[in-house]
Amino acid sequence: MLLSPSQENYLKAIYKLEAREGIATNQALAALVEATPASVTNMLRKLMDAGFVEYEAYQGATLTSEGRDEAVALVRKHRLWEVFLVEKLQYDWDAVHALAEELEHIGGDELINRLDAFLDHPAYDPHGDPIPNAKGVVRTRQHAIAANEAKEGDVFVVCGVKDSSSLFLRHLDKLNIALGKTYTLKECLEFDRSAVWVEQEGALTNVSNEVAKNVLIQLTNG
Amino acid sequence: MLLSPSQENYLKAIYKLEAREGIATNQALAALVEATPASVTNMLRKLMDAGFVEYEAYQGATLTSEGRDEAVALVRKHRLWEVFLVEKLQYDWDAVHALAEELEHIGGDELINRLDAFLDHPAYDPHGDPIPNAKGVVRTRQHAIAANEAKEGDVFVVCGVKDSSSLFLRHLDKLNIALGKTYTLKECLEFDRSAVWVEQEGALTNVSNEVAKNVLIQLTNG
DNA sequence: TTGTATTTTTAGTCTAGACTAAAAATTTTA
DNA sequence: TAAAATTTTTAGTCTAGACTAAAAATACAA
Repeated sequence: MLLSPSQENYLKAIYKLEAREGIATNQALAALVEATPASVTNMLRKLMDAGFVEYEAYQGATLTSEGRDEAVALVRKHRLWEVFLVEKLQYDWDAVHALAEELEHIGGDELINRLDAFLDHPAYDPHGDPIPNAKGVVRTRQHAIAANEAKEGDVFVVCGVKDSSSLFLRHLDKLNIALGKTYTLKECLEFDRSAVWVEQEGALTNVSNEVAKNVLIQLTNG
Repeated sequence: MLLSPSQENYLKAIYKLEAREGIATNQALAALVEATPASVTNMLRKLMDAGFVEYEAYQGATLTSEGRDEAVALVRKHRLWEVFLVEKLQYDWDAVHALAEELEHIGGDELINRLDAFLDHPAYDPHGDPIPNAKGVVRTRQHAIAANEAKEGDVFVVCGVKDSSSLFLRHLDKLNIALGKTYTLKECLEFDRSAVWVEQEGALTNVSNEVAKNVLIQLTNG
């Protein structure tokens, strides 16, 4: 069974929603794939007939194991292409999503496994999200917490983001926050729950609670 | 004006036929894009309305300058992706066409110019075909002749192929003929017009006339 | 629990890009 | 140059994937 780009996008969306909410409602899907609920109903039926989706009218959809395999393969392709675009073509991390969204529909396992090897089997994409391996295994990030849960004095490495919108990523650029960098939480300000982070070089950054909630960190408390 | 992948394929096909025959007939186009003549008529009218094609019923089609620009950009994309697939992902030269055919529809100038830079602005693709530059200028290969025009004693470098079918390319592999290699024409056999080529290392290759006609060479007669 | 609001589905439409079969135009051959 | 063969176009159909509007089902609130 060969899937169209549109069908692939639906599978990815269901996968995402299932991870977030346990089930993919028609409405949420419509929002994610940018289509009307009527179009979603239509497509869900096709994907169910093709064996990728479990679906009962009015009850939302979940993936079958075939569906999940397809979705994970797509996530893998998407994230590997993002690595390629950032590492090899020097794109900014906020500018690669749309292109990867196109590239992920190209070719099959052969191409993506070669790309994987060329990139040296990266474990994470430019936003810190883990890249499923060729067998479809996603090793989830260990010990990652949202930065707003850190306490004064904590030392941590930024390892991911919850929001990968261009707007948010460019905001992080402005704050000099980047993946892999180490900070110490100097001070939490009670008034607006913003925080002051100190870089290793000593530079200070003021981080709002809204930003901190969307930054993932690993404590290194040393 | 944004073109669909299908429309892009038609423009490329017209470009190719125009170069070969001066004009693209309906039938030839149908063969190249693998559609029926009726579908071609249909599409030609659309491309004409969009300003990419000049077309009069029953008279065949040619590209407008916009059409040519699009086609050349596509050729550029196709050939750069082929270089990427062979040089970076280690694909064999006979296995890249179909993938490049998909990749060439992705993204815009930004992506392809970055890819070009990443690949170090290659002048030729893996089959020896010249890569148009970012401005759409195709520098045509100088002094290339078909190998069957070489005379006994001629020394030459293989620089391209006329037939880039997988079948032919794999045949060249078997004969140990590759781009960039130098040979001396030791002997022409009158009976079947086949020839004996000597490699620099001394190995002999027997090349049929049919093969020689499809191999492009540059004489270096030193 | 009954009425209201929300969500989902049904029914019917639209577009791009294919297709077939038949008609018309062009080209070739006698 | 007229007849036959070929090529191209017209006319109508089909599918995927979107859409809108209305109907049906479900969820929420009084």
